[in-house]
Amino acid sequence: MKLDFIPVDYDYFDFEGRNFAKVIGRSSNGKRVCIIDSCDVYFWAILKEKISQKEIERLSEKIGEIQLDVKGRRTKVEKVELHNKKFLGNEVKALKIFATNYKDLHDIADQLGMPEIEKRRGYDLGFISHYIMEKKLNPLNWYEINGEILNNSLEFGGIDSSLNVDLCIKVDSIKQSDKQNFSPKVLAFDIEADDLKIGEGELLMVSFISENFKKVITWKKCTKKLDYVECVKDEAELIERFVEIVKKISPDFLVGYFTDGFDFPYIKARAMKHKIKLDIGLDGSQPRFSKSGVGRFGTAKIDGIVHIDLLRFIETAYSQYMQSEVMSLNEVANEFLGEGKKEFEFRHSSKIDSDGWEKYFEYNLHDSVLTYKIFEKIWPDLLEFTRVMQEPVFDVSRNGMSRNVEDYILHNLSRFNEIPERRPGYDEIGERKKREKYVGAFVFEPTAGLYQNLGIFDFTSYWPSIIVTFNLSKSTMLEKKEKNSLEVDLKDKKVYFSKKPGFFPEMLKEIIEKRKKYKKELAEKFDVIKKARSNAFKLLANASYGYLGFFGARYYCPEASASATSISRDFIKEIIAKINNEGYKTIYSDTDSIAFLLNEKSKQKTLEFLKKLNSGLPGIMELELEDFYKRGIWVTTRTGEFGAKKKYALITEKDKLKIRGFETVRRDWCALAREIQNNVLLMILEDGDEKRALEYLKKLVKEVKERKINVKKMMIRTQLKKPISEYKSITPHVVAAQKMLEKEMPIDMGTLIEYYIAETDSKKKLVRDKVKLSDEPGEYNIEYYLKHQILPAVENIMQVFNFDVNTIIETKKQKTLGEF
DNA sequence: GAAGTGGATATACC
DNA sequence: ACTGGTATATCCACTTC
Repeated sequence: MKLDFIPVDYDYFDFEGRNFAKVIGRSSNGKRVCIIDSCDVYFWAILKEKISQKEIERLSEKIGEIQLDVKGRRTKVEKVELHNKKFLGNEVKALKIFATNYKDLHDIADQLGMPEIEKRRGYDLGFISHYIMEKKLNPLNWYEINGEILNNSLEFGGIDSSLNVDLCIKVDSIKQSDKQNFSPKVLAFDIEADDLKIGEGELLMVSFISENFKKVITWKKCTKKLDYVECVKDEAELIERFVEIVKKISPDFLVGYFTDGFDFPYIKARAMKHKIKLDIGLDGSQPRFSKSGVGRFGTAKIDGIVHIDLLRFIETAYSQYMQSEVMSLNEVANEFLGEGKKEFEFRHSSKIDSDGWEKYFEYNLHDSVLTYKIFEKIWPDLLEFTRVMQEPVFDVSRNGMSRNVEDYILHNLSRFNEIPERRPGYDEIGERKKREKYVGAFVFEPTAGLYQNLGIFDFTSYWPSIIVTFNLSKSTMLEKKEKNSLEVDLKDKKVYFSKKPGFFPEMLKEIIEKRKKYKKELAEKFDVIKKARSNAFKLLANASYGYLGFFGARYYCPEASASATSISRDFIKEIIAKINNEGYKTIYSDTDSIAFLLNEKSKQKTLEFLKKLNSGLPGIMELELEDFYKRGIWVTTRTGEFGAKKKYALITEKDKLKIRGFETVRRDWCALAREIQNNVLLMILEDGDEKRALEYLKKLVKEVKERKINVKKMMIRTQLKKPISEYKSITPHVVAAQKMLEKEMPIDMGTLIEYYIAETDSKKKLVRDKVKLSDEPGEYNIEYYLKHQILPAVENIMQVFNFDVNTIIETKKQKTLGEF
């Protein structure tokens, strides 16, 4: 039997003591296929230097005789081989120790306390990762599979008869295929419930969207007006229908939004209450819920069907580039699709009239529609991320960038003949976390002022280009100085790096080259998959520097991180000096970018100068023009003593604004202050003086004093970063959160708390005593908003023109101060 | 009880 | 705990006189 196959979901099982991979995917004619395969399981014992051949033979024999009785399983070492390998770039002799079951590797490794053995590695990868590395059956790529159909055979304990697939195949051989296209079957869903606390209310309805399929199932209230609404008897029947529909559609991907944290835990809790089995897995199993880490939400994994929680992937892959300040379905849908959620005013189901129910059904269905559409939009990225990281899409969609970097490294090690480094243990992580911060990037202190005609240069992929050019990594760091090695002087010690290219910088170099290649091809002809691939490589490169300094990294090397920042400071300062020497004037610089005054020099000349600068840069380091700007403004800090860093605004000749750091771009300031500041900046940068901005400001201050501003514009939004009880300092947003708790509103860490500062009786002095929730009636506190929102937002901007904004704010107290 | 200061907290920049 | 360091700013908590 031969067929084209694309692996989608990976799992494994034990049969007669051995591990078997059970991979679910599709054939080219759209059939649901399961393949069963096995691979060698082994780990490495790295030998100490200067061990004689005879000693190795004796050791191998001894290891080969190891037998264990663990976890109710008798196991033994099956085979031992000697290999020439590399570990952290060094040539080593290592024993490849084969076992029957992957789960035994750790226990066997524990038996290897022999003095000839230096290190034990490669037993902590997880069977699926190990299988993918061994057999190169990469997720979401097409293969030609040769094998034997299991037709209700008793092999593997009759696994195929209990699996709801079209075909089950025992693999003989795997060959790469050229096929590219894959359109998965997708089912999006969303639930509504009365109480937002998990499992504490009733499930009211569930909506589904798939290709040519839409449905809302409900039991509270029935309607004949909407043809997609299906009515059932009660909540128990609703859950049973949910199970039936997932089984009937049997999608490759079951997609939701925040479904790891809300929908699945909710359905599980309600199903348990009614004693209903959520047997939606292809093998008839219920979703497996795993808790991952403290405070973080767990995951819901379904056998054979990949559950995707869009929120998770969006947070890692997109959030840093998104405009939206919150990652709710509404905001994300607006940004991705230009379309938000349907309007619906929530109330308890007992208080909804029949019109209300119809609106509720539409609302619920539309959430699934948005979820489905967002999935379609991000699918190319998810596909390419998975192909690049070579881990199952379930994991890739949930992993953070550090994990992605590590997966990429692990799956590419074999090309370098490298044995994988181990994951740090609990104690080691503890030690690493105690490490003092190393010195980071250089930030130039600007002089406050309004400037004309600026240019900005910046380094392309600064960190990756430094790591590659100077060969920085754990494996290239030397014990001591060697001939031709690079010496970096860190604050408390000197470190050295070999010139011999290491696998980490080499991989990074490949990543950058691939990114460049796809980007170039994209410029010639747009292609959504290439765009996604280019993006995956870009994010991977950007995260690689942070990975080196991350305490959880296998290839953790803070010395390499510190060296990268040290080198970065040297280069940026050198370029600043060269720019100034050429007759330009540096105004500002942060990490990898430099803003300078053109000083009557032409753009043409500036670009030629850039070329000259580039010719002096080593390796793959490259400086490019970010843009030219008509005007730019830098302000002082609030104390007025220094030019403020990380806060500036620029405008191009085409009047395009670029604002950084100002309150305008901070979500924890009220909309009014942000709007005023934004307009003031725009007017000043457009005109080159403050006159128009000043008139505008006076007008707005008057409106605030006359209470003409809608209280909606006064809302301050601040995120809860930890459980309320853990706050040592009771700030306004904590008070607001406490008020929400009293009202039984669901709050969690991560919730964005919305409140305003209201007029209250004058005895209370602290800001937090004047906090009111967004829906609480009250009047905004004029003095607070003038003095603590508007004034700070514009004070330092106007100071550039020697204008004191206090003179137009003029609250009672300010007057007495103003007399000085 | 006003004034000053350090710590806790949130968010942005790169 | 789930990439890194640098920086600003607010408001509370506490000390001091």
